Amino acid sequence: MNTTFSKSELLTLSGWTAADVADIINKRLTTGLSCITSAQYAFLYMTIAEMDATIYTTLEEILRFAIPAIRIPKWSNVSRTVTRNLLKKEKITEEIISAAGKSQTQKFIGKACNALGINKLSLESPCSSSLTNSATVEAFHEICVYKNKNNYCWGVVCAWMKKLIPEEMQFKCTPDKMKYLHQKVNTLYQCFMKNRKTEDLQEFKNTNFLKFINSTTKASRILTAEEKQNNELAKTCLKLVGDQKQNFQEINCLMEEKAILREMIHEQNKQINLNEAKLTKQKLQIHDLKGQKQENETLKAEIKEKQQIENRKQENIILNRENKIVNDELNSLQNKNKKVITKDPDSRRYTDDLRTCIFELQGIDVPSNKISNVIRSVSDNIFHSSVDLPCRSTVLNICDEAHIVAKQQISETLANSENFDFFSDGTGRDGKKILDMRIHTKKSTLSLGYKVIAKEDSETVANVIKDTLQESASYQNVNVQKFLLSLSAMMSDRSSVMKKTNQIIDEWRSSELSQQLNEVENNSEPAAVRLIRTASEILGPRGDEKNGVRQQWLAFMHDKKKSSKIINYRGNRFNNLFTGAVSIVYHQHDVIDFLSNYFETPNLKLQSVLADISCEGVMSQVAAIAMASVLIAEPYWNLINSNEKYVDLYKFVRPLQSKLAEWKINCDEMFDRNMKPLFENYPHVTDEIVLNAAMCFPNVKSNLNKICEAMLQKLRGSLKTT
DNA sequence: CAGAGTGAACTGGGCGTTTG
DNA sequence: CAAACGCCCAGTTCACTCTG
Repeated sequence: MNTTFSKSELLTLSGWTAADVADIINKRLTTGLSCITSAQYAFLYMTIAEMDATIYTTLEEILRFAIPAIRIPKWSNVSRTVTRNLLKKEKITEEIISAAGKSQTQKFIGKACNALGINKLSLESPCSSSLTNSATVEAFHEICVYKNKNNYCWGVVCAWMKKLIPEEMQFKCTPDKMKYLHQKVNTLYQCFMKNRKTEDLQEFKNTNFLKFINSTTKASRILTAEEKQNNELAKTCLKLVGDQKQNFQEINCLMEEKAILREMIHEQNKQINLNEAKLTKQKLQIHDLKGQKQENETLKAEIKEKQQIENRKQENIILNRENKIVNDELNSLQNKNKKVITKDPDSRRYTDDLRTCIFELQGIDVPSNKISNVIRSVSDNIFHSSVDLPCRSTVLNICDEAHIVAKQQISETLANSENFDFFSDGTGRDGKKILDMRIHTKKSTLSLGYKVIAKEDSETVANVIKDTLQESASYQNVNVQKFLLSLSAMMSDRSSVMKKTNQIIDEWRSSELSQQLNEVENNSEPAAVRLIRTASEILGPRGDEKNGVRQQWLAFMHDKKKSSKIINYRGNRFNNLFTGAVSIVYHQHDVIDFLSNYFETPNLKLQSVLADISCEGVMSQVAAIAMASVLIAEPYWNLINSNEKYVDLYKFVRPLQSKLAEWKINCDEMFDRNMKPLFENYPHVTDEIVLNAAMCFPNVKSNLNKICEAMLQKLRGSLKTT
């Protein structure tokens, strides 16, 4: 710290011993301190700074314990004060010397209070009238301490003061003024409490504030008996003079009334004369008017007619208005009845539409506490309809659901994407470190949300990424290895950390995947599946560009005047296997001919396909799959793509289940050309080529039994999960 | 009993005001 | 312009009640 005071100097200035400080820090004080000087404050701060402890919280805690009567400000404010005091050399010198009482003595308020006859008064009834004439510094200080002890706000103190101080003092009593006075008085009072010196108070008395305090505390002088008598006499004299004055006033009033009455009589006489003159004039006018009356009557008739028309017009306008009002009321009533349903009447659960609305509002940063208000305002003013809306906490619950839905969406996206990139970005807010994660697939970019992390080192970041991927995998009930296989790139702006992070993730990835590779070795791809895949790759559309022979195959087929049924096997979709099997059965002889006669040096993949397709055992498996495709998979596919409702699916699934159970033991029925369709309205097409192939290869039936059993197992699994 | 609603207690940041 | 502080707001948590 940049200060001219060493720790030992501060200790001297503070007036504490090392033992005192130890007692304070270790909370061994038996009685609380009443105040603390800047020197003590600075010394305490420096001592704690040397300790292995959080400075602000510890300092705050110690101060709270040591000085229970004083309210300790927030640690951030403490830090500001300390920084200011310790960094500004001149100021601390002045303050500490002043606090230590070396050269300046004018601020000792306690002495001032005593000299002015200020006494400490009970504050148990702060609004009692006995305080009216003694708003002293000390009392004010006590009020403030009382305020802080009881957690009153300055508004309350302000109200007390308004009652305490006589109105004529014209004291501007605002909470802010109170605060300011309290700070000033508190500082001075604490200095006095610390030093207890009795020097000259003249300078302090000359301050404006003291003058004000002085004026509030003038004691009333005790009067002598003679003075009292004189006062009483003076009072009776004043009373007599007052009475007389009143009599005079009454007489004056009467005289004024008399004058006014005379004036009035005079005025009235004048008026009578004027009225007579007017009467004669009016008689003449009446004569003239009688002549006019005739004319007027004819005019009146005309006017009356016009008026009637006008009246009707007015009536019309009024009726129109009333009509409009009634219409409006009708509309509003209709709208009132047009209540938007937001709750499921059976379960009282808010509807999914409302939930979606809340999700979206939260997504565009509407505060959760305001969402219901926003919806209500829109529905009232735009759609004029009433709506039942959830309260704050329910909205929060629904927002939680949104988070779960979001996580589910992400894990689904990850599970369904062939590859994805992982982005992370570190940022900080409110002193916390936050890791923001996103995934980027071919189709979209999704946020995985924020995670608060303690430190941004490679290990933590790697762990967070691991946890996030594992959590996502758990939502889909799949192994995280599946995600790791699709993870194609990781990016971040924290390149220094990411290098190591990437290394950790790579290690993890390879260890996880090696396990999976081992599993693959033990559980390698069946020959039939391999044949269907590789044949489709070399002969089918969008297959293997390097080793494939698609163009030659098409030319070969063109020569034979046939069309190729080999499918596009990409995407690993399961139905590829079935349709692929049918196409292999169709083209078995063509493929053997093509591969064995048209290539001088066939590559390994072509050799592999040729070997597989020439093998009876492999082909018997393929034929079994083709049978399953024609009789089960294709009709089921047609069913799925139809307009059948999801809830009606059970009607088809049940018979499928019983048939599979039957066929897993005996599948003779599948070879019957007149077999009843598996799904009503979705008949299979009896395929002679497939059927013949299935009948000529050995072991097709036992293979079909196995396929049916596997299908049944899958079906049972799906029924359990749904 | 689950879902919805209510309100108190608490945290922590933003903002405005006063003071030196 | 910094320090200090109060007020307000958003958000969180928890205990409890209501209702179908």
